[in-house]
Amino acid sequence: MSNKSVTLEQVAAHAGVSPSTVSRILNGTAVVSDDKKQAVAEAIRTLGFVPNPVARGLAGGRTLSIGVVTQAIDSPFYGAALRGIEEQLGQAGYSPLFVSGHWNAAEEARCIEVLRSRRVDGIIVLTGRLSDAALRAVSRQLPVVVTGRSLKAPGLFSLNFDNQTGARLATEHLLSLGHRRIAFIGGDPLHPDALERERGYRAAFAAVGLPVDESLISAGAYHEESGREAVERLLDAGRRFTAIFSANDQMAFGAALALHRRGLRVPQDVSLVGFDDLAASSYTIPPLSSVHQPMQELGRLAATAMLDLLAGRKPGVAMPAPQLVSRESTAAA
Amino acid sequence: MSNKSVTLEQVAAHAGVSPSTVSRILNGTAVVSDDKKQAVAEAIRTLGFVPNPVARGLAGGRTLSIGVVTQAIDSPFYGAALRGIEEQLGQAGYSPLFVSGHWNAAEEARCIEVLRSRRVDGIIVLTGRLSDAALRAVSRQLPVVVTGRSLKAPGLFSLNFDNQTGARLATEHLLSLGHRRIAFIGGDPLHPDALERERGYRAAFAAVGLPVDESLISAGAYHEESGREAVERLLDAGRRFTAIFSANDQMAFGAALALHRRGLRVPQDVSLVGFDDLAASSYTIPPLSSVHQPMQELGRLAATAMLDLLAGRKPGVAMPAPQLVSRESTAAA
DNA sequence: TTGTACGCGTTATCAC
DNA sequence: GTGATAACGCGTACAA
Repeated sequence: MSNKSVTLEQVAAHAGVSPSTVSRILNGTAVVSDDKKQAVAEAIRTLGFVPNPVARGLAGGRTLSIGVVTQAIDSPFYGAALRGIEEQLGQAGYSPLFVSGHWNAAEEARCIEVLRSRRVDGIIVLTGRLSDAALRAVSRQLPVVVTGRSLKAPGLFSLNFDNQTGARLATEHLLSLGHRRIAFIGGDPLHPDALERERGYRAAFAAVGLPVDESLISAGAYHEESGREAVERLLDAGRRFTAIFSANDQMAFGAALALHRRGLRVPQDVSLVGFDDLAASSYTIPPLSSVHQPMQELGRLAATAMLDLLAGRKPGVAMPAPQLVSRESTAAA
Repeated sequence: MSNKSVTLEQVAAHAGVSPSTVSRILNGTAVVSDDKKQAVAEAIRTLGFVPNPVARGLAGGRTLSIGVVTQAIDSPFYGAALRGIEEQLGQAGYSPLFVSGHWNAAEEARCIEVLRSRRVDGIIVLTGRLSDAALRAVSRQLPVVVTGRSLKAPGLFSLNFDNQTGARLATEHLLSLGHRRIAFIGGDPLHPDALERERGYRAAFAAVGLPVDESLISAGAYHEESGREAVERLLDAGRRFTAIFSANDQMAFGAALALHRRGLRVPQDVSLVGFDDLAASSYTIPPLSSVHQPMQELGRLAATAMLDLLAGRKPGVAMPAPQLVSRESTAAA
């Protein structure tokens, strides 16, 4: 643990070459003779040289850091994605810089300003409320990878999950168990994916030629409390249903609690399916059936795409298809 | 959204002063005449100048960023603390740089190297496995705030939660409900707090003159699966108990699932108390009684302490006392 | 293939 | 009070 850090210049002196040569070797900017390469490599080793990213940022305009706009740093949903990003970027020597937009377009815009002022090399946006236009504008100056949308633009790559198919899978699962009166707890309508999930729910009914009972659709806001309220509203209105498909797991947790409070058992009285397959969902009582959304993988893919963008390559990653994980919260009608 | 960023030099030109004066005004480094102050302020406004943290870092040795060593970026436990840190630092113009040590001393050491190479102004360590000596060494070069320990050193501030009292509260709660055969699921013994929580459990028994039944103590590792296994081990060994105190909520979730699988109801057959009071604990079935650990507050306090340290002030923050949150997982024996 | 010289945007150290 | 000037550590034209 040396106190004063070794500089590239010292390495150059030690190796008997010029600083630029060291720089070139470090960045692979040009072909360098093998013997000098050796000498520099050794100098780096013996001196314990570590490049200074700050200086690098000033000089080369690259900071080896990637801004990541998430919605809340403690979100159980995005958390896994952050982990995937961190993992993948770390391997390439990049550091993520996490900022939280709190589902607020203005705040997200501020976040992006902060990231730009910190000279990040690129920005990964996890869903968010920013307009597509705003995102495109950013992508004109920095590589951008965005999840939860399908956008096309130069310097911008988007990675979207097939929410509709996922929701359809969940609903079909319930249908195939013999359920017909299936309530739907919707997500925050400001999220495009919430709408897609509702479409999937409807599509499943349409596919078997059954009508959707609109009175069984209850709006939520993607958090636990809203799931609880949605179920209470349904119950208070005297709606009858044998199953619930919740647009995300967090609302499903709230829904389960509401059912429990009213003396309804899962899955004996009501089957329950969520969406996202959070880590916690394996340990609820009963363990929750859910549409698996591979968030950590998503994070890795987003990071990989960013690395591709940075290297001038065309990202070739794609999202895995939705999959239903059947646990113990669903049973035959 | 200007493309090319305005520099301090341009501001100086616009205001008709020297760059140094602008810098002085920005940093309050020296007294500047009011008229120049006005002129510079206006130039900054009209030009939309934003200081470049990267250049600042190179020149002044300050990057306005604070390294935060957490254990996993998606940990439901540390997540809230990260949020508190982000909040508090943001208000002061600092950005947190999160890195994950994954409960591994070597990895944490690497994290700290990364943070130092990125020239963070200070480091906040959330618990972790680093030795006290290593932490002290770091604090000789950078301000350090560490949680989950009680260390004293110049340039180092520690913020510890009273785990023993918390655990004692939980156990006393069970005792006061008439429970006598109270199983204890321990935490990862590599965490000092795990030991403290066990001591609290024992202290509660000692206080009422009751012996602890060692066969009711089952080791866990702080994650859900280990809680499940711990309970299964107890049950398989034929141990009888009417309550469980789990050293954290995550293990309590696992424990609840194990009980459920064996047909044991919470709280009718077995009362259950956790520790940490995770956000999710309000929505388990039944909602979990737990010792509230104010993680977000902890994060805010740690950040505040860091800002104090940075400003040369002696941090004056202190942790709130433990509090038991009684929900529906506990009932009279 | 390699070295020289300069610039990146800001702060610190001097003089004035 | 204020303004030159020199760093900070590295990347990169440009020259050789």
